[in-house]
Amino acid sequence: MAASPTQVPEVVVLRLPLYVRALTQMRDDGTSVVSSQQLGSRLQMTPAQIRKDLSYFGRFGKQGRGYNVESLLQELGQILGLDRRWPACLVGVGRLGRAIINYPGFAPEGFHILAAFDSDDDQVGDTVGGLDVRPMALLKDTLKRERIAIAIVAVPAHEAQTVIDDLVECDVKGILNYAPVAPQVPMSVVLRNIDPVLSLQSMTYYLLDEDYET
Amino acid sequence: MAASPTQVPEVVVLRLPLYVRALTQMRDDGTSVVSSQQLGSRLQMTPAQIRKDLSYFGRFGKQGRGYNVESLLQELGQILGLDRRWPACLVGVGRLGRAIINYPGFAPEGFHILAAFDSDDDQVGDTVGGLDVRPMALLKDTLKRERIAIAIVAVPAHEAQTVIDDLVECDVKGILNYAPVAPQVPMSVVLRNIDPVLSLQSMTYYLLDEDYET
DNA sequence: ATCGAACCGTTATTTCTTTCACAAGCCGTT
DNA sequence: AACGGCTTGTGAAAGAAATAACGGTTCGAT
Repeated sequence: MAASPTQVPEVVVLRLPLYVRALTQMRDDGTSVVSSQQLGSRLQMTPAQIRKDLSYFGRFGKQGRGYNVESLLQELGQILGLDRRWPACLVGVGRLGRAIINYPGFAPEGFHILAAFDSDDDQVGDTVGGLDVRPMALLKDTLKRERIAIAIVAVPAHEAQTVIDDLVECDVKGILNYAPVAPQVPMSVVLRNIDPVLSLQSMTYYLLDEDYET
Repeated sequence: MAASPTQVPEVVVLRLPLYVRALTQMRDDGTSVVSSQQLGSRLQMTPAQIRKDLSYFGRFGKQGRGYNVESLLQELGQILGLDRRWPACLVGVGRLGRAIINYPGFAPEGFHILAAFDSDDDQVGDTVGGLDVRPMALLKDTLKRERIAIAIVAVPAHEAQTVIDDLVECDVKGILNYAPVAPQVPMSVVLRNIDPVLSLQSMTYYLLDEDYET
């Protein structure tokens, strides 16, 4: 069993998917063994950090050799739960929600959107990306029946907190939030925000030196 | 003038837009003064952290009183460069690119997509969201003419590094990358990645304890 | 006026992360 | 079977970030 979550720093967990990415690509390129050195230069990080990160979970490398790409991939996948299917639901089928539901990048990684909800009754009943849009009232039932623990939120900012409260109430364990707000969730729920505007707004700080002002 | 960028920790800069968000909402709610305490509870962080973050840039508060929402907003906007217009371009007008170009959240914050490019000649010449899609060959000219320093990348993973190299070559200073890769850029270029799959993959680690396995 | 509650800015302290450095182990070669 | 070049895993050290603590100021109430 993996080390107990509380003693692995969150920053480390956040980096594991990066390793999985790089390793997957290396495997596809035909690489069978990789050193922390090589992986590090690929990801722009120090070999020491990679070794330390991995050491939280076990001893996967071989001295003098490096890591076996295939088996390290498998280990990391298992640690992160990527060897499972993860049923998910989408709340909010506006423009953004529709783009998300049609995004082909989730399914290959095991994340399957099995249900879509909207609080706007005009949307309910429509079919979006092969899913019929359900009213929020059916949330609890559907999540239970489909064993959905992950919700993707793509509603307008002013509805986000309410929707998220509903989701928490329905025992959702993880929320991927696209609304431009910083929602409150109990500690037992994992929240990840996707917010391109915030990214741009911190970027511009570093762009001010340049002479691009009007 | 604001403190020189190199001596402000990046984590601090990354948090400033969060403050801007919360303050904007508070202003819209009619709040005129706010304490680090209140702001902190709104954003789930300690008052000390907020005071410390702000102190990197100046003394904006009043003892015994708190911060004036309006003027702190203005200060932070200036520090981050949010009081400017930021012309940007989009590369890649596939499904994701089209969703981005039609996303109404950028413009109100000052980020204006003024040009769209695609390396696929079949797309070139189309009109997407009011912009005609240009060939990559016109990149340099267009960026110069429109004074564009920011590029949004929405191309397939395997094209991303090439496209980003081109952008860097054309003196782009900031890149918002939606492709699921960790691109290499020179230190002088600011890179931000938007990657919902990575977010989900680190989320599942914390979801494994729950009994949601098949 | 004076008092007391509230709050900032900053220094000191603690906690968290990253990097360093090295013993121990592997592998191919001689 | 011994050697030399590599590379891991890990404690120790260094560095960065978050929190605590407190002097000093503000403001409303008495």
